[in-house]
Amino acid sequence: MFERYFQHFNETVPLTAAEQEFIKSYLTVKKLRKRQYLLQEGDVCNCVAFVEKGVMRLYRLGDDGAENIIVFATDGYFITDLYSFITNEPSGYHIDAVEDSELVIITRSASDELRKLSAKYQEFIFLKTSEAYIQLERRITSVISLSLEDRYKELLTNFPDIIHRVPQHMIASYMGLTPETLSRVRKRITIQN
Amino acid sequence: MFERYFQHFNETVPLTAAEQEFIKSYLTVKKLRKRQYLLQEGDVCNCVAFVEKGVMRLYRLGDDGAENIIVFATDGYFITDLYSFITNEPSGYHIDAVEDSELVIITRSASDELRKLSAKYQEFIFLKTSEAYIQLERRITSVISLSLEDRYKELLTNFPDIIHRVPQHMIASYMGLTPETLSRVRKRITIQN
DNA sequence: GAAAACTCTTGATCTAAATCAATAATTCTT
DNA sequence: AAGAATTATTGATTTAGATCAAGAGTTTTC
Repeated sequence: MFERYFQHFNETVPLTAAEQEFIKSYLTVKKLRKRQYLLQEGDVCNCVAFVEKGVMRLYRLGDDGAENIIVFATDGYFITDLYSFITNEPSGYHIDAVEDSELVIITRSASDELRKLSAKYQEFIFLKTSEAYIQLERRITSVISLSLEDRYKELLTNFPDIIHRVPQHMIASYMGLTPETLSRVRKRITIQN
Repeated sequence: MFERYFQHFNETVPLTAAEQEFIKSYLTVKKLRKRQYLLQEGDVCNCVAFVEKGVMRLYRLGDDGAENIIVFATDGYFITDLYSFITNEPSGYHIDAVEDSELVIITRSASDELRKLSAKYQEFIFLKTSEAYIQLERRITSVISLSLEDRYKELLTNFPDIIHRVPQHMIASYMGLTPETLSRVRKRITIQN
């Protein structure tokens, strides 16, 4: 149930068996069917989810009703609305399952308590938050400085599994494009090679 | 010298006078003239800088030699290449001063040591990293879902001082636009109101 | 297993932003 | 103070991406 989570944890900050059991006591498991919500706009985000298996997305609804996808999370990644989680303010985003998914959940209260009790947990989430920041910074860099072709190629190399597990129109949304344009970008790339 | 830094720190995590003196012993001050580098591409980023006064920017050079500005930092903000800082890998970015600036510097070694010795420092940088993440996520959201007009208006409300202290062509770079297009966006906005 | 819903591609047209080019205003330099 | 560099605006043209529209292939669903 927690295999990937602790594999991930141990790769970042090594744990003893006892420490692992202690941390495990603060975690719960949640299974979501495709299209089920983890968070809906207006609710306060009270947890951070680690994707053991599956694909999740965080998105907002535009004025015209279009889904603007901000973040994907596949196996081994975290997902939450950090703003709402930290401030306790209602979220402006939705989080739902793109495919049937298995999540390891830690609530805010559990996380706050655990941070005080475990220096290793504290270190773990600090490093994970830093990594998440770096990833977003990379994405900003590619959005403002690369061509569509190069942005798509970058996605392919950085997150090959996302590309293959998520419908193309969601990738288009994630890149801020229409599905038609993404289809043409892909065509241009395959013709070139 | 450290006024703003500790003002900021105390607003986030309150410190006693003794704690403040202790943390201060890990910090140094650096003054940069306009256009001076804090970090150059290829160097390892060995510090995090807090802007006491001034404006800094982080950018990369595109293949065509264009400057792609990823982040600005004015008074009260931090700037670093977090990837290089954490991994010790050479940076792909430049950081320089947009105007004469006064920085509070903490080196990697000082930061690592201080994190172990001060739970409050640990908490401070955790919260600051989280805030930085949230800011980038907001920016991604606006890039993929808003019109240029709305993106510029958002910048105006979120960072009014940046707009007024930084040349417009740098704002254009930061938004991933040409200076001409930004000039026209601004014109459209002023005509509307 | 047929109908409905979703997914992707392709074409034609329109529109917004980039590019090219010129000019004026401002600020550095020496 | 004069010349050079930087900065911002505006116009004309080109180009990349959005929009509108249709169709074919897949997957869901009942």
